[in-house]
Amino acid sequence: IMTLKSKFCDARRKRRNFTKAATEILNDYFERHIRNPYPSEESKEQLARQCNISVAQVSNWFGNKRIRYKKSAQKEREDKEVNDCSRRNDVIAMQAAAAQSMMMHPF
Amino acid sequence: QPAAAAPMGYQQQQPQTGDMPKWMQTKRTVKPPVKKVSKIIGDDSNRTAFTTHQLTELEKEFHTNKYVNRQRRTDIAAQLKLNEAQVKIWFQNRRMKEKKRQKEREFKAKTTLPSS
DNA sequence: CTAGCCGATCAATCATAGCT
DNA sequence: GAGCTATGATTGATCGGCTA
Repeated sequence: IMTLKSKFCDARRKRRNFTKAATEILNDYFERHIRNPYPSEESKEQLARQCNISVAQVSNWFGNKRIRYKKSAQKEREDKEVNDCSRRNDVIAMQAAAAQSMMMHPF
Repeated sequence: QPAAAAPMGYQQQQPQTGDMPKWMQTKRTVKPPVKKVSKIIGDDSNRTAFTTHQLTELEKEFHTNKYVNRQRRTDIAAQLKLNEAQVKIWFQNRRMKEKKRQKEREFKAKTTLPSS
């Protein structure tokens, strides 16, 4: 599966997680601009210096962040939907049980 | 075909929460919404995975010419069994890739050296 | 007006880091 | 050390703007 790729193409993929401080700076910027988390080229350079990483890495970080944040939010919504559905079904089941009970024991 | 609106690949609407920022909206669908159960027969997955051979040849061509003219593009597409659009896009992305590397070096030099 | 290019981004995926 | 999730990087393709 990974036969023809990592062989030579991506020896550079020796990733190193960013420092806690850098991640905090990036997350802070993201949170403070949650309405429009698209830093300008200039902001990217500033963030890059503050985090001691490259501009490209800042771009990658925001790209990943936006997508994953969005995906996470969507998942949360659909999970909530499922829960609501379950809750409704529970209510329906309870009502059914109650009805059954009434059928069996009218009083 | 919805000839007019929706730029193809765009989610029609997102009937969700009203206060959701625009960027949270799904921008692209790798597979146009319509038709959902067509996997069983034709794997029309959008993102084509180029073979090592195709990439090698494209890289070779790129080394020769950063830009491809109409004729060469048609030729390459035929040889590698790709669409002309794919060849065009590949060269486009490839150029951006190179530019990005170059730009990275400049920025690094500008930030690393002025430490005096 | 139209096709190709640029710059930014998307979305899916790869490969590794790091925790259990 | 396997198994799993988190995360940085890569990349084919799309979007919007601009221009030859």
